[in-house]
Amino acid sequence: MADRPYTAVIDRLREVGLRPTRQRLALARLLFDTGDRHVTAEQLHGEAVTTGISVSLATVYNTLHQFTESGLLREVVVEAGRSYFDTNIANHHHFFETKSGHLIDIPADQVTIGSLPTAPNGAEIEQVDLIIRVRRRA
Amino acid sequence: MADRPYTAVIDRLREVGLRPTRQRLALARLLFDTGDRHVTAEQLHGEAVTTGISVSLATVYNTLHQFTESGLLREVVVEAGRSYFDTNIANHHHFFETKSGHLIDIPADQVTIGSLPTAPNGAEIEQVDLIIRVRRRA
DNA sequence: AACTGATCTAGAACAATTCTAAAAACCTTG
DNA sequence: CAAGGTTTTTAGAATTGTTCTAGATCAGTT
Repeated sequence: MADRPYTAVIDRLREVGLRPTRQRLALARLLFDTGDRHVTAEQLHGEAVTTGISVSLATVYNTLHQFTESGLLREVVVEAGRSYFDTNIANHHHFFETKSGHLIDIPADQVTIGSLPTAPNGAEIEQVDLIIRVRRRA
Repeated sequence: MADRPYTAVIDRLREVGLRPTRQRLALARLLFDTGDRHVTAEQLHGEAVTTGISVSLATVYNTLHQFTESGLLREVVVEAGRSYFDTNIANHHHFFETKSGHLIDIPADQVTIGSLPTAPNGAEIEQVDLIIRVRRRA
C-alpha cells in the first residue's frame, strides 16, 4: 500500500506460477488487500468496474478459477446457481444465512469434527466443508 | 408394490398436506420405492419419461421443491449450477466425488461434530451440512 | 354433472457461467 | 528495442439449470 503497492501481489502470483498481468494484479488487490471476504464473480466484476479497472466478466471468472486452483482462494458452494469465493484459505467453516445469502466464517477451532470416516475406494480427501445454515429471526 | 401399490405413497403425501395427484404419485414412487437416492431434476424427469410417465420438467421442479419443503426430501448443494435431492432425510453427511459428481451417504454416527458454535444474532440453525470432497485416484 | 380452486403444462424468460475466435499484452531473443 | 511466439484478455454468443407465465386440465366438492 506504500511506495510499491504491487510488489507483494506480484510475488504472490509468481509463487503460484501465474503471470502478473494488469487484470490479475488489479483483481488480486481487490481480493486480498481488504482482509477476508466472500465474493461472487459478478460482485468482483462490479467492484473492478466501479474502481475504474477495465476487465471483462470472462476474465473475472477465469481469474477466480485460476486463483482457486492455485490455492489462493477457496470456492464455497452454498446455493445452487451461485458461487462464492473465499479469500480466507485457512481451515475454517461457515454459517450461511439463508435469508440474506450472507456467509460468515467460523474459525476451525470453534468446531471439532472427530473421526472422519475413510474415503471410499482409497480416494483422497480434498476438502471438508461444514456449512451451518441459519435463519435469522425477524 | 403388492396389490395396492399406491396406498403407502398416497398416505405419505396426505400426511404432509399434498394432494395425491397422478404426477406426484408417480414421482414419489420413483423417488421412494428404491431405497436412498440422490437425484437431480433432469435425471428424475428423464426416468419418468423413460418409464412412460408423462410429466413436464416444470412439474418435476415444483414437486421436488414441495417435497423438500414438506420434509420428504433434503436438498444437497455440492456444485454451483446443479441441485441434488436426497431421499434420505435422516441426519447424515456426504462424500462428494469431485470427478464423477457422485454423492455417497455417510451415516451420522460415523462422524462426530462437537461443540457447534452458537449462531450469530440469535439466528436459528436450520441444517448442518458436512460435505467431504474426495478425488478418486485414477 | 357442474363448480372451484389446485395443479399441470409448454414454452418463454432468466441468471450464472462457459465457450469462441480474434485482438492485445507479455516476455523473450536477436 | 523490434520481431516472434505464447499467454492472456475480450466481447459476444452459446449453454445450462432453473423459474416464470398464462392457459388447460384435474381433484374433490356440492
